[in-house]
Amino acid sequence: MDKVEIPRKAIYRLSIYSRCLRRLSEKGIETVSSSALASAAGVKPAQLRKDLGYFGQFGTRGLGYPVEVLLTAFREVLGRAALQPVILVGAGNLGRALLRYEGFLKEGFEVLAAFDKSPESIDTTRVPVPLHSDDELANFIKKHRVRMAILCVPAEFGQEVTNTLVEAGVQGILNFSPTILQTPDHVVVTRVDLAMELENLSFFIDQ
Amino acid sequence: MDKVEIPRKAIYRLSIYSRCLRRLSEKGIETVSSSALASAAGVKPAQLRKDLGYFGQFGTRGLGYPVEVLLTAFREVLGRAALQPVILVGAGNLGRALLRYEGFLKEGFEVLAAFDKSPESIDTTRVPVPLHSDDELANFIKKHRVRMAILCVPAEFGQEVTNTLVEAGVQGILNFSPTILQTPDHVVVTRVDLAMELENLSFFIDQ
DNA sequence: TGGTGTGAAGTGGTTCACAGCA
DNA sequence: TGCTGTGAACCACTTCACACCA
Repeated sequence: MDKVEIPRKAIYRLSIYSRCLRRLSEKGIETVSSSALASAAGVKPAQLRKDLGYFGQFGTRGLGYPVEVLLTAFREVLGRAALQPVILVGAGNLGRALLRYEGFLKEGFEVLAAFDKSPESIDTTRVPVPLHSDDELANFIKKHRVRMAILCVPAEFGQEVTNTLVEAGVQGILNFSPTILQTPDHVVVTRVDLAMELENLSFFIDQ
Repeated sequence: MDKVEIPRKAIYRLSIYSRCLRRLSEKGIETVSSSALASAAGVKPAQLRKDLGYFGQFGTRGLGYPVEVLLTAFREVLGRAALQPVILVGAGNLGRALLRYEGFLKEGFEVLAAFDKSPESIDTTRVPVPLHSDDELANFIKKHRVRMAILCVPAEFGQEVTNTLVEAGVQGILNFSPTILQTPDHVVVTRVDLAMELENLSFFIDQ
């Protein structure tokens, strides 16, 4: 019955809704209409309703959605997130920054460890996780059953490190290296290319 | 004649192609086929050809595309990027990291200055740009005709700061604050939400 | 022959519009 | 009455398939 494939983008938006709901919940708001939540999330009301429809029926006609019920349902869907151990590879400027970034923690993620080609030459002040050598990567992943990795190595090492990660069992990679990774189908890669985002933005600027 | 609207995604991919081409160029490769370039960029050959088609005819049938010609053409389209002055607002962990990140420079961007609510309390070691108070934001933007900004303030200040930016003339915002910004239509916002990317990835992990 | 350029067909996702229920 | 739930219409982008040309 349930075999309507859920669009990736809908799943992606779930995280946005989730965050908006948390804010509503903090304010003590108990019910929210599709139009209110949609505008907070920056989408159209119909889109929101359709997205929710993929996961069940949560609303009351004429009233709206109960905030807590939605939150619980979303946690069910995205909930495994918090449980996933994550590692970070490449402790350069960007890598170290991400390690220090409280944003991950705030959303319930814990970075277990970081890896670098030459860990001894790295300034680890205020880096709150152990830093190992790349050599230990495969063993660590297998031992701790790591399935997700944040990749911040220079572009030229991206593919090589990725092969190691995938080989050892990683299934999801958040790739900050400015390169396109070749991976098997069962591995999901999300690319975040900061310079490219800027370059792209500039296209839309007048004059 | 030329009034076929170019899809946003096509423009976005231009940056990817551009980077792949630069790498080919460095290797001294002079011509490339659509299938070779496409696979390097992680897209289908037909997609690449269609994308190029939006901007002109660059290829030779039976041969492929001249690398340098494509590069020049792309620079024409995306070229203004390098000339755009950029500022960064919010010098927390993430903000400072981005300031130190060489990736922007490498792609030709120069961050003019950074701003923070309380600049005096911030560790500016190895931050290579002047750090000002938020109070000076509007004046600075107007004076230097800044059109692009990188936003790294905490979520709760995102909208407030954005209003200031837009009011002062900013037209493109790269938003790292985990919040949805309301902006007029002429302002383009690209959101990069690191925790959300992780959360989303975890959805696709087995077991 | 080999690879581009492109109309036409296909696909996935968004938006509409309205039936249905508190 | 007000707002959800959802099939149907729509739209944007992707992929196909083949004419065309060095």
